[in-house]
Amino acid sequence: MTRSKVKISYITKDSARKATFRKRKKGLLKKASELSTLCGIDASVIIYSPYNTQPDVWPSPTEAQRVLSKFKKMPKMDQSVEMMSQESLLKQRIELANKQLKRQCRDNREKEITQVMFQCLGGQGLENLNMMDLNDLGWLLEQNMKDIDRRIYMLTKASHSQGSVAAASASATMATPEAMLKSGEKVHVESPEREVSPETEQRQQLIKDLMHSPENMRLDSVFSFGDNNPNAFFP
Amino acid sequence: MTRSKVKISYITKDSARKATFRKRKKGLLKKASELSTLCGIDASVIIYSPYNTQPDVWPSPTEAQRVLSKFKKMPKMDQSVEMMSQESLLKQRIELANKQLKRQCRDNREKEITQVMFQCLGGQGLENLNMMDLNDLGWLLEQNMKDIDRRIYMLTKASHSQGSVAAASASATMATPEAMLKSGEKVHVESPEREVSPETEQRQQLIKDLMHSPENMRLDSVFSFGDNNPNAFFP
DNA sequence: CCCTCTATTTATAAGAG
DNA sequence: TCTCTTATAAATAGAGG
Repeated sequence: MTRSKVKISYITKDSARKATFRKRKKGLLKKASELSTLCGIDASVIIYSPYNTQPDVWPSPTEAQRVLSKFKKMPKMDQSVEMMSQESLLKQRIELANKQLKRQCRDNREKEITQVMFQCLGGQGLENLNMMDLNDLGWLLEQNMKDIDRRIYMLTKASHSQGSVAAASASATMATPEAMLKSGEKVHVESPEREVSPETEQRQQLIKDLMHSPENMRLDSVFSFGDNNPNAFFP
Repeated sequence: MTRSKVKISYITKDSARKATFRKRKKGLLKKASELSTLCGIDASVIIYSPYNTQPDVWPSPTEAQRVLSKFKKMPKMDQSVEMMSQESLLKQRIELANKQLKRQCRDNREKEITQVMFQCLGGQGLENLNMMDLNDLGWLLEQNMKDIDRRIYMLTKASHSQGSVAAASASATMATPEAMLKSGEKVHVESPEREVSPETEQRQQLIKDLMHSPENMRLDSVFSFGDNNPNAFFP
């Protein structure tokens, strides 16, 4: 999780596993204690490990026993209670996973369209793109535009002696495919269920027109985007 | 822990407590699951809360039962086992607390001496300082010097067209009392049990000499510090 | 209340000694 | 191997919808 992102899977190397175990056990117990304190609740953590014959028990074996007897009593009424609990827990997990999936799809779509954008910047025409791609691409460009405007604003605000043109080119410099794909900067593409703004409709008409243009139509001529924005990527 | 550092104590406000509970519970279970996966160990977490009639049980009630029965069997041999465990846990905590105290003392000492240093820079003489303070002060100055040298080195390495003098003054600019006290930069003062280097002994002699100098002796003349370092704070 | 969005703090993996 | 340090990832408080 630091120095390098690490995959959560069994650590093969003995020493490393033990080191990680000690660190994370400490972290876990701390978290448990904080949760218990902050929210005034009963909690207990038991950890078995090959490094100790005794399990690690928090906050104390006595307390753990107390909590445990409480636990033992309750689901005893019927195993069905337990099943319910299991089921709802599973449902919860599925829900969470679905949410993560959705977000991942969104991110993927953003990356996809970003790649398309850079292909276009490389000279590829728009002919092979379908309506949805064009639409999303337009949205992405809009977002980038807004981002650049924001940065220009900040830069001009920060130093009046610097021209905004210089600022603009500085921003544009960052927009390499790698930077766009790797940087953590959010561009907020809400791909699937995005609302259709007036500008979007206008753009869709524009796109339709373009798709009937001669084949050598190039992106350059599209970039000023129908409005008179003087901050086009490539003047 | 974020936006503002928060004290670990019971959250009075109901909604905030619940929100925190949900967030942290999620985090805790994630940590537990990661630990279990990474190190291939049995672990179980049970959390009682007023927000659910059922306790939160991880990884599943069945699994928890399994782990628990394992736990129940073991300390039953004698309560003394439990007592031991309690005692050793307590010892561990005390040890940790002592360590933290030591570090805190060290940090405090560093801040203290840093303040003294800036008082001196403000024109206060060295007359009121005892041997230990002078010694630590010398050490601090040495560290700062090294730090500045390091930065000059890095800066001159980074851009050959820039003069090292400019770089030096840039470093010196940072050395306001606030910056020194608040910045996270480590200066590594090992106050109490520091080893005595030859330079230190030399300085101690120097200090002794200074303490017998006329009262209007000022810090300025001490700053080049016995060696011929051309990078004195105030030339 | 519950989500989402960041600024910030905390946890921790990898190095260094 | 253990500890301490440091750079980076992860958790999360507080603010907004």
